[in-house]
Amino acid sequence: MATIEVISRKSQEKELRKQMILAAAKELFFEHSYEKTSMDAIAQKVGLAKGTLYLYFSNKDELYISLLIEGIKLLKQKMLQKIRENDNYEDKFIQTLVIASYEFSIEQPQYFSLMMSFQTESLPKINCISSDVTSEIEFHHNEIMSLCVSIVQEGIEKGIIDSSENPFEVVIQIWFSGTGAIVMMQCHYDDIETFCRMSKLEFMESLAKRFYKSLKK
Amino acid sequence: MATIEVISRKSQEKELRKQMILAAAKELFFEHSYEKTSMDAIAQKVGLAKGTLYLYFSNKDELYISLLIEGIKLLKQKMLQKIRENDNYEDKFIQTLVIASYEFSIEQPQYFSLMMSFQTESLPKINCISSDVTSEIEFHHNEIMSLCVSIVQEGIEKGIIDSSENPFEVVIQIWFSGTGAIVMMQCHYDDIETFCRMSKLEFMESLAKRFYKSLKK
Amino acid sequence: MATIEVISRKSQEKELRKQMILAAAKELFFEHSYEKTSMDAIAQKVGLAKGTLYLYFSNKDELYISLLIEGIKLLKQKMLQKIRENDNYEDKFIQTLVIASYEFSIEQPQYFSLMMSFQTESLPKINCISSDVTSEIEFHHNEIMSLCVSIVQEGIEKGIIDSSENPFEVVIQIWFSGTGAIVMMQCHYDDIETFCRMSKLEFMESLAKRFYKSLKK
Amino acid sequence: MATIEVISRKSQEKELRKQMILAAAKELFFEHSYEKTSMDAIAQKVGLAKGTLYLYFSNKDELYISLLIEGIKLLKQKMLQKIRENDNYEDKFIQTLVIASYEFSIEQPQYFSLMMSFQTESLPKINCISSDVTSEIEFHHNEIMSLCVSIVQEGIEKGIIDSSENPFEVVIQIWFSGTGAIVMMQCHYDDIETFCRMSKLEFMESLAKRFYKSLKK
DNA sequence: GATGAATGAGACTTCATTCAT
DNA sequence: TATGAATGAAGTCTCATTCAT
Repeated sequence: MATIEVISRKSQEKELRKQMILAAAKELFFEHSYEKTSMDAIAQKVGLAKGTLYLYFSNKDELYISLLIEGIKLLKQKMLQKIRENDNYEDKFIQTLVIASYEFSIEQPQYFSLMMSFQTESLPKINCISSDVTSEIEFHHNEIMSLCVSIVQEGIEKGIIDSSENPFEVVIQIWFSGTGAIVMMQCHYDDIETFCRMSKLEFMESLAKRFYKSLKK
Repeated sequence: MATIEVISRKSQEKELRKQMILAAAKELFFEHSYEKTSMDAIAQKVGLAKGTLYLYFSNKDELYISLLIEGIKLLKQKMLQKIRENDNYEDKFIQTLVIASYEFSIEQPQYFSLMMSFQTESLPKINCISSDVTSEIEFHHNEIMSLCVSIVQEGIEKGIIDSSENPFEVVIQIWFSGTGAIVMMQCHYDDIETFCRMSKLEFMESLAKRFYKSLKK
Repeated sequence: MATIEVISRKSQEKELRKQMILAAAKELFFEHSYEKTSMDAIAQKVGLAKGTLYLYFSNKDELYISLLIEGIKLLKQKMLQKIRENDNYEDKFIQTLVIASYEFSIEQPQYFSLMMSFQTESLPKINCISSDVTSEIEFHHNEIMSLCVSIVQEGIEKGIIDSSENPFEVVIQIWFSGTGAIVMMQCHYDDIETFCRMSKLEFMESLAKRFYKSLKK
Repeated sequence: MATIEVISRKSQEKELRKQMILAAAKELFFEHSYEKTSMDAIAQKVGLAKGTLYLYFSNKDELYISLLIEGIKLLKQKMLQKIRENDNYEDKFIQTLVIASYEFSIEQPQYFSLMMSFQTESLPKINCISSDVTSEIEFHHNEIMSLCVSIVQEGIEKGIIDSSENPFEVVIQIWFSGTGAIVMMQCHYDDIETFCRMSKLEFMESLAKRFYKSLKK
C-alpha cells in the first residue's frame, strides 16, 4: 500500500514538474518567440538543469507542441462552457463563436499568441513533428469546428438562421474573421479605443452582432 | 555635369543592388522563416559577399523591416488601384477593403506572410528597431486606414451606408477580420473548398458582401 | 549453514546479474562502438535501472575492461582446446597459433573486435584503469604467450623445427601477423574471396602452412 | 597581375591554414582517439576560433577522413620510393611490401595509428561519408594493391617466385600480416626486444625474409 | 566600395555519474 | 539492494557581425 502511495506521489510530482516547465516555456515563448527562446532560458526559469528538461520533453519542438495542444484544449473548454452557460440562442451564438476566442485571448494571451504564431508560421517550419501530434491537433481542431457547426445547425433548425446558409461556411467566416480580428487588434491595440471609442469587448460584440444579423431569416 | 551623372548612375546602381538584396531576402525569409535564413544564404543568392550586405543594410533586422515597409507600400498601391478601377460604390467598397488584401496575399504571398508574421510576433521582438522605422510603418499604416475610412465616409455621404455607423469602427471590423480570415484560410486552406464548396475568392466575396449588407441603411 | 547458503545464493545472483550486464554491454559496444554506447542503453537492454549498473561496475571503463578480460579468457580456452584436440604436431601448431584466433574472430566477433580496438586505440586512452586490471590483462596475455612458446619448443624438441629458431620470435611473428591479417581481412573482407578465390579459412590455413614450412629443419 | 598575385598568396595562405588544422587534428586524434578529441581542442591547438575550423572542413568526420587520405597518400609515396631505390629484387620485395609500412609506422605514427583505427573501427561508424571520399580512399587503396601485385608478378616473370603462386594471395598475405604485426607490435612494444633480443626493424626484416623464402622456386 | 576569413557567443542535445528514497 | 530523477559539463555546429585587405 505504502509503495503504491509513493509511486502515486512520485507520478504526481513528475506531472507537477512537467507543468512547471510548460508554464515557464509558455511565458518565454510568448515573450521572445519560439526561435529566440533557448532551452537554457527555460531551464533557468524553472530552476532546473538544462538536461532535466529532456527528461520531460524529448525536444524543444515537443515542448512547443505540448503547449499548443494544451492551448487548444483550453479554448475548447471555454467554448463548451459558453454553450452551457447560455440558454438564449443569440447569446450562445455570439459568445461561443466570437467572444470565447476573445476572452481566451485576454485570459490566456500566451496560449493565444502561441496558437496564432503557429498558424502564421505554419506547420512545416517545425522540424520533426510526429504524426501522432499533428493528428492530435487535427482532432481538437475538428472538435471545435463540430461544436460551432452544431450551433449554426441548431439555429437553422430553430428557424432563426436562414436555411439557405451553409453551416460550414458560416462557421469558417465568423470564426476565422473573429479570430483574425483579435490578432490584428492585439497588434494595433490602441486603434480600437482611440478611433472607435469603445472597449475591445464591445468592438468584438459589435462584430459578432453584425454577423448574426446577416444570418437571420 | 559629368560628375553629377556619375553620382546619379552610382546611386542608381546602389539602389539596384539594394533591390536585389531585398528580393533574395524576401524569397528566403518566406521559404525558411526569418530565423532560419542566414545572411550567408542571402549573400549567396544575390551573388555578393556576406560583408557587402552590411554596406546596404546595417543588420539583419533592418533587412527584414525594409521588406515589411516595401510590402505595406505595395498593399497601399493595390488599394489605390482598386479605388481607381471601381466606379460602382459597392464594388469599390468590397474590392478595396477586402479583395485587395486577398489578391495581395495571392500575388505576393511572401510579402503577405512576412507582414502577418510581423503582426503575430509583434514589434517588440525585433531587437533594435530605430524609431525612424517604426514611425515609417506607422505612417503607411495610417495612410491605408485613412484610405479605407474615406471610402466608408463616401458611402455615408452618398446615403448608402447608415449614418449612425462609425467609419473607423467599420473599417477596423472589416479590414481586420478580412485580413484575419485570409491568414486563417492560408493555414486551413482545404477547409474552405472541402466544406464550403466554393473557391477562396468566392468565400472572401461572400464575407465582404455579408458585411456590406449589414451597413446599408 | 542457512546463512552461508543464503550468502552463496545471493552471491550467485550477483554474479548472474554481472554476466547479464556484460552480455548486454558486449552487444551494444560491438554494434555502436564504446563511445556511442550509453550506460542508459545498456541498463535498458538488461532491464535494470541506470544506477544499478554502478553497483556492479564502478564505471563505464571498468565494464569495458571486464569484457576485454572475459574475451582474453575465452581465447585462451579456445587455444587450450585446440592443443587438447590435436595430436598431430603440424595440426596442433597451425590450429593453436593461427586458426584458434581466426575461429574466435568468427564465433565471437564482438569479443574479437573489442580486443582489437583495444589494441589499436591502446591502453593509455582508457581513462582510469587501476593497475590491478592492467596486470590481469598482462597475466592472461603472458599465459597465452607461454602456451604458444611451449608448442614451438615442443617442435624443436621433437626435431621438427630447426633448433636455431628463437621460440619467442617465432610465436610473435606468427601469432601477431596471423591476428593482424584477421583484422585486415575483416575490413577488406571481399578482397580475399574475389582476388584469391579461396575462403577466408583456406586463406588463413595457407598463411599458417607457409609459416610452418619455413620453420622446418 | 598584382591581383593574381594576391589571389595566389591568399589561396596559399588558405592551404597553409588547412595544413595547420590537419596537423593539430592529427596529433590530437592520435593522442586521444577520434571520439575523445573535441573540435574545441583542435581549434585551441591551432590557435583559431572554433567556428573557423568549419570554414575549412564542413565536419569533424571530414577532418578525420582528410587525414586518412593524407596518410594513405604518404604510404603510397613511401612505397614508390622503395621501388625506385631498390634494384635488387629481394630488397625491392622486402622493402616495399613490409619495411615501407614499418618505416611509415615509425616516421608517421599518428598517420599509421589513424589508418589502423579506421580499419579496426571500420567505416560504418563514421556517420556520413560522402561516396566521393570513400571512393577516393578506395582508389588509393587499389593503387597500393596494384603496386604490390606488380612486384610479385615481376618476381614470377623473372623466375624468382614460383609461378604457381597467385600474386593477389601473396600480396594480401604478406601485406596484411605485415601490417597486422606492426599494430600488435606497437601495443606490446617491449615483447620483441625483451624476448627476441632483436630490434623491431630486424624483427620485421626477419618476418619478411621468412615470407620471401617461402615463395622461391 | 567590395570582399570573405575570422570570430566567439550561443544554440540544442547527450550522457556518465550521483544521491535521496 | 535498487531506483531513476537530476545534474552540468561537454560536444558539435551555426551565424550575425567585424575588419584587414
